[in-house]
Amino acid sequence: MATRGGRSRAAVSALDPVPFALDRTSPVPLYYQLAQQLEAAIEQGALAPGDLLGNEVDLSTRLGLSRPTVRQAIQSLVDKGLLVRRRGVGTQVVHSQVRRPLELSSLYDDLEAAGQGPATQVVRNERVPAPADVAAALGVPEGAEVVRLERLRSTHGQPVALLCNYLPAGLLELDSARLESTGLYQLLRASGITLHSARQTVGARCADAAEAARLEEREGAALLTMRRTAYDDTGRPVEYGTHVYRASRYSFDFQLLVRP
Amino acid sequence: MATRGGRSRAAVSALDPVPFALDRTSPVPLYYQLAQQLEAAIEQGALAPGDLLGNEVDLSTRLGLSRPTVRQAIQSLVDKGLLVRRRGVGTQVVHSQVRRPLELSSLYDDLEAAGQGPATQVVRNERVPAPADVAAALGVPEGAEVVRLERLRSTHGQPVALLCNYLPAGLLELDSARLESTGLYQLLRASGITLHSARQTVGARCADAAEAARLEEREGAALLTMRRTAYDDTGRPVEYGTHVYRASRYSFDFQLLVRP
DNA sequence: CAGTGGTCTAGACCACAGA
DNA sequence: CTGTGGTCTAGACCACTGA
Repeated sequence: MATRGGRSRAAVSALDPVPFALDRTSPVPLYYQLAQQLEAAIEQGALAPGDLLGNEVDLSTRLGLSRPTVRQAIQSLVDKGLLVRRRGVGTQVVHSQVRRPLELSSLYDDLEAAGQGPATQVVRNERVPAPADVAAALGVPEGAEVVRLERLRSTHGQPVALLCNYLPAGLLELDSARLESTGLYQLLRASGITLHSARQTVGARCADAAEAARLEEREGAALLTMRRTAYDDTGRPVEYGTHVYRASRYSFDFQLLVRP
Repeated sequence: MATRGGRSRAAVSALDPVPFALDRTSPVPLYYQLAQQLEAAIEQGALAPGDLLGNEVDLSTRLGLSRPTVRQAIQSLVDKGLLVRRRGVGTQVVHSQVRRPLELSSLYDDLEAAGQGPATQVVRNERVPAPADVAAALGVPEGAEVVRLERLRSTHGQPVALLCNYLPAGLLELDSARLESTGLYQLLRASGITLHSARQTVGARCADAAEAARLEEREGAALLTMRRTAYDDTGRPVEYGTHVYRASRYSFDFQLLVRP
């Protein structure tokens, strides 16, 4: 079967029948529009695992874009772990169905996404002088005023976690009522604070009598512990927290990507 | 004070006195050479937190590179969380001293990096039919032959973790002697398998009698549990493992980056 | 060998921040 | 207003892969 006109005889791509609609009048960058549509095609199965994407040069002429723009779109999906590039071979959809990107996990978001209908009880919301560990984590002098937050998180009427957080004073107004209806991280985002990175330590220990009582566990039950310092996009610490979770009802679930 | 010649009156950059040596004959990409030298400058304190990098156009002319190349170098450090870009402002070094990038943590590597001199005892290294959960994780039929590995990891003569791993049969030859002198992930890398991503679940529970005996803990002691499926760069599962750690002697420590 | 992604160039225009 | 990063173009040459 002859190919029509002067079209190059490139290998067929599973992408060929996929229509792309790029809107040059949109404020959304072209590479981003393309990345979204590629991701949708993968998500919906138009591109199956192992399928070749077709070479970048053809793709760019077909779309009326320059090659760097197409590369930028593809690269963003490679970074997400959806595609793999192989020199001399092509770009393929990865074989596994891994999806969820690594995120700064917020327990509230996690539970909400899991449809667990989280409820929060604010136990403490007060200003206190910073203890040594808190001061070190937040980068403030020891004894400086910080906000101390203590919350009990539940799902289905059962306690799940005991959350203790410290924030620099004056960072934002923390209304207890709003804290009970939404997560701390959502409040931070709503205040224009964009979280950027966090350092976490996850461990385990047995519940003491007080924790057991709060969490409705027996004394000595296994607890997951998490200590985290979160930073905004300038690298300034905005939150330090020590959390304990009932191991019988919660675990951390996340995906790692290895950068070459 | 007048500026000499036609030089633009750009804001002074902390980068000005930093010498850069780019080798165009090297096989190392220029953007990568630049990124490494920028990172070194940050690491060594030549660029302090909050310092401006100087604008990209000046930088590229000073270095004799095109702007996209310089951007690529800077972008890689932004991705690492070392720099922040602000439109209309400039590129700054982040304020916090966070360093360690998120990696696919290998316990052996972790312990070695911490100077703990890990020792490994291979308890089992055999081929078995895949149980249901293993088959599902590795994407093989239930009952298909897989390699089952059981190891006891110790530091300072004290047991730390009990590691149970499954790998597809035929993926590579696992020599027990080599497994005792190095980590599983190092052996995978040495076999040309490049790990790409992993899905992890971290939880906790109390030690049963058998685990307590192996790990030299009392029965009921808190244990950290980790279940992980690791994928290579084509997205194919290459390893599934369930590990338990003595919580009294080990915790997970990692850094998250939020992608906008 | 031909085809692929990897890198690089030298410009361009735009949107946004801050004085 | 000026200076910044954000996006985009239309080419170029190279290194690697696999037939």
